[in-house]
Amino acid sequence: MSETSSAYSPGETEAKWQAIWEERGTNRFTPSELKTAENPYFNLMMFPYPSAEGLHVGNIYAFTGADVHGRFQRLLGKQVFEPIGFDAFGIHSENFALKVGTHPMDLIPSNVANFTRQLRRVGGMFDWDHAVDTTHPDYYRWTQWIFLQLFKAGLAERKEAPVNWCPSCMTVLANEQVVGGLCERCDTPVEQRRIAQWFFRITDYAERLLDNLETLDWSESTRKTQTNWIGRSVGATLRFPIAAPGDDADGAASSDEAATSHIAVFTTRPDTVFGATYMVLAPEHELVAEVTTPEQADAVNAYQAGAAKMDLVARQKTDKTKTGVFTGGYCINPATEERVPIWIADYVLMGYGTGAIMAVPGHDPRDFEFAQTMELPIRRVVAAPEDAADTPLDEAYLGEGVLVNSGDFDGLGVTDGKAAIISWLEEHDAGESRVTYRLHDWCISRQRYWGPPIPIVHCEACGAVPVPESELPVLLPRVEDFQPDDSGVSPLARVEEWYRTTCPECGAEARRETDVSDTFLDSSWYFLRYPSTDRDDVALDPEITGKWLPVDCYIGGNEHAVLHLMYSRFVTMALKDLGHIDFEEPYVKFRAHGLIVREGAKMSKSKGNVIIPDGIIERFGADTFRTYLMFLGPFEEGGDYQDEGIQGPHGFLHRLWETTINAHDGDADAGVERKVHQTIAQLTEQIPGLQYNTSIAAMMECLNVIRAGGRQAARAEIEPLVVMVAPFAPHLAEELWERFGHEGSIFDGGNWPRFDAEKARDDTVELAVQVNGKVRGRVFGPTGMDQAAAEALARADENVARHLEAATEKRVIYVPDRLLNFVVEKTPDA
RNA sequence: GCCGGGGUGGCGAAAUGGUAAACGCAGGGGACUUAAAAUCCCCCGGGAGCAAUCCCUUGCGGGUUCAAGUCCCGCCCCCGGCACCA
Repeated sequence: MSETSSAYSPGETEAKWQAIWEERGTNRFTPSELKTAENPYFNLMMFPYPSAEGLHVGNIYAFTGADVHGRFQRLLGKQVFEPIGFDAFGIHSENFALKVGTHPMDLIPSNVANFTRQLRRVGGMFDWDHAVDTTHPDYYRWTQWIFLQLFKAGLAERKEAPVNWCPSCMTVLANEQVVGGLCERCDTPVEQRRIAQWFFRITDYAERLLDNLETLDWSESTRKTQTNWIGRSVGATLRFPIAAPGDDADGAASSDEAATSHIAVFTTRPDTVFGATYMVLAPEHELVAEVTTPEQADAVNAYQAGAAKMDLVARQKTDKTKTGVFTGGYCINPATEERVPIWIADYVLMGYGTGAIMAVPGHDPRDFEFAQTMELPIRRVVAAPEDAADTPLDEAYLGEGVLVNSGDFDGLGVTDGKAAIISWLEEHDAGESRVTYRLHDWCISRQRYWGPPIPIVHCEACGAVPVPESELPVLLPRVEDFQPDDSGVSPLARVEEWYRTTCPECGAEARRETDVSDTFLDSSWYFLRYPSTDRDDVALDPEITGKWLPVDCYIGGNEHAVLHLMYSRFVTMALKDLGHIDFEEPYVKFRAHGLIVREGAKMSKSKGNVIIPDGIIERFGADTFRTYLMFLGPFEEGGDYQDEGIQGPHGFLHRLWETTINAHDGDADAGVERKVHQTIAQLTEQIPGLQYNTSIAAMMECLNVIRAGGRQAARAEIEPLVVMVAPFAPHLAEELWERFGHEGSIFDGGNWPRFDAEKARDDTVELAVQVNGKVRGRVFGPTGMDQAAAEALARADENVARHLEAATEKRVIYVPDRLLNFVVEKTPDA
């Protein structure tokens, strides 16, 4: 077939095709091609953080799975844009740079170069002309621009707020970066500090972020994770007037003047308000001082000090005994008009709802436990059918029932009671229905060096003034001492010549914002930038953005199910509202890949069982490595990397090569062709569903049929298989395609084989014959037999006949082309 | 505690309610070879049997069905996420 070498040499073939792709620009789009593409498909994968260690198997697994998807779409005839980039700002890089004593501005370019080399070697279909590096001023100029757009829209605000402070990293962390009270990066207990920070008002979008989830083609688990994170709770806000000192239980009439201040609480159970026998404020609550009586002041202060000192891990332990102190103050339950005592306790969190609760010990387990400990009254206000209004409670009752001890509302069910009590509260101006979210605003300030400076100038007269867009980027200066300190401000605050500036509005002396922004801001919009990297005058080319976005398919790790995916959805929505883009959801389809373990154990540097991809690629080639990674388990579930397992795909690709090289030009065998078309059908359906492992198994099976008994393949039999293997083994497929005599890349021109149902149809089927559900024989017959014909064949089977003897037939179940089941009753031996 | 995802040969795994274990790894046997490698062929869940064949087997216990790995009910275990969220 060809006069060139006939032995398969992956190294040579792969080097050859990587060079050709590069030279011909096979995978790159020119600006005009981006504008004119007729069938655009944006295939996105999560861009890597370019570590010094280089690509790890997890990266390659994710990228290969996404690349297979992109190459398949391209074989279907689509123009597939598959960009890649580097997420290189952030604490991760900075800490590493500090550790090895190299400046990140020197470190990152060499890491990026190494990643680039490895990514090319793996054979991804990347458009290198549109790569991004978040640390490059050409990129972060526009990250700063995004900040300014949100600022102008009122979605960025600076406020002093309690923030999570990591004393080890010496920076503020977003709530999402605190895991179980520990810094997710270094596992140090996180402290609470009050610092002025920049926040994005993501909570304004909570409802939309939640509602849109239903419209997305995302996996169920990712949507659930986001739903839980947003944490929508429906309930009511209630106001409990603070009782003036000396008010007594029936002093409601005189409470008018005292009612100037009140405690607001949020509850999901307004129906239980008659059971609210005490109040609890979070220790940090601003009203604590107001309600505390002089006699209780010492105890309250001591408790507050203790709570402030306690780290979040200790505080959030749910199994510790509840603690708290009485403030000496009272407020009025608006439903019962009773005076109820006000306590402070650390089981009430400042960060949720209003930081205060009405305690209903009868119907909330935490309040019940607290009431028992403190000997506070417990009152039943919901009764199950078997309970009376005065049946004592030995634990909080959470179930359905009717309201009792609730005045005019007695007898209502829980659901009706909620509605009725909310109306009553609204009429009396004591509360209203309310929805609360667990989601917090996104704190984007970082008191570190390695990030984009937040483009704001602080002026004494004008306040926080945005840097004019024409002056972007605000360049991150190269400073040699970027060690963070405990001052609560960025190392940039030590660089006077940098932060001293003039106010863009009044020209007075002013000071630059010295915090940098969160890395998650860099990655919240990178996919928007990819197709517009040819433009240096705008962030987004409107025409190209309109054509290519939103992203058709996004593949990445589920560890980003909340942070990155939530933030990028928010930024996209905000940009839409500002008129910059015309869609509000960035990713039409998202799929999370699974995790790779090795020989049943998690890979880790400390265990020394990390797979080094370079060595494997050198030995087996990228095509074999890719195919094996996709074969070893379901892509969305991950799998176990067994070192010897690569032999399977290795042998498969070698046999495919040999079979193709030695194919003849004669007619295809009908039986073999049938198998080929059945394989086409299966792959055409399974590859878009990311069922790569079974797709590869099907191709192996098909090749086994083609080669059965050592027969020589016809070119017409093997050629479709060469195309189908192309997404997995692109270099091998290109080479064989060329040797078939085709011009150009196999990936151009929509070469995916067409399925022919006629050729795929079996004319003979094997039918399982059961007697009472147990297989007693197998018979062969023509496809589509009627039941009579099938029964005749079955009864002729010796073993089947034997089982039907001495039995009374009750009925026969026939599933055409699959099985025949005789249901019989054994005749008793007589 | 709540929400996801799992539990099938020695191992990775496959199976629209319809022949459990496809495909592959490892293992065993054989062919070729001076030998090895490579390649090719055969066997490969457990038990009984010379064999035909029969019995058992998808974490455990029930149920629905002619038929259950698959559906329903009740449990156990593993992995991931959330968790004093009022």
